[in-house]
Amino acid sequence: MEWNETIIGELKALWAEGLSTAEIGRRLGISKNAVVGKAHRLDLSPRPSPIRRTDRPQGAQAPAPRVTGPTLAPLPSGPQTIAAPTAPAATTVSPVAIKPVAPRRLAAVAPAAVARVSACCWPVGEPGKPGFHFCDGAAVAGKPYCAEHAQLAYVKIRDRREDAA
DNA sequence: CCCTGATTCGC
DNA sequence: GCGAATCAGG
Repeated sequence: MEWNETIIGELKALWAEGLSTAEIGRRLGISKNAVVGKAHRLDLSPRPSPIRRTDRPQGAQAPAPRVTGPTLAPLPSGPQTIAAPTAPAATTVSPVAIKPVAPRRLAAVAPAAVARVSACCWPVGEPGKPGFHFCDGAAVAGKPYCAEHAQLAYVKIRDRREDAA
């Protein structure tokens, strides 16, 4: 697996969009283990794990009893709360992130652009092709897009169906 | 059984 | 560094 900057950017983008590891793996054509492993290595967001490792049958070393500090960091309303890969409630809004051509951020642009959560990450152009860039406008609070692109990204289901069909 | 993410460990 | 195998919970 070639983890060049582009694909790492894709991984980060999809990861940030709240997709499951398996889903990311499917989209990138790799296994979910690869996704998880790389994400872990990249120190990506420790997403809410469905499990809680109680015991270590393998190593069997009891790790230092972590002093359960109130390290609970409730993520602010980020993209991951709205970009569910599965079908959202019909009456609410739905990000087009579930569409085949999902707006996504690619780290190929610049680290700064990715780091700045407040910048609109609406893709302009074809990823990988010259001239491709992100809107980079001021993003709406809690959303990865600027007001203009947020309108495109978050459309009502009933409005979208004609468009999508 | 399907899904999920985390960790381990041979490579 | 990589990721399959494995663990573990829903």
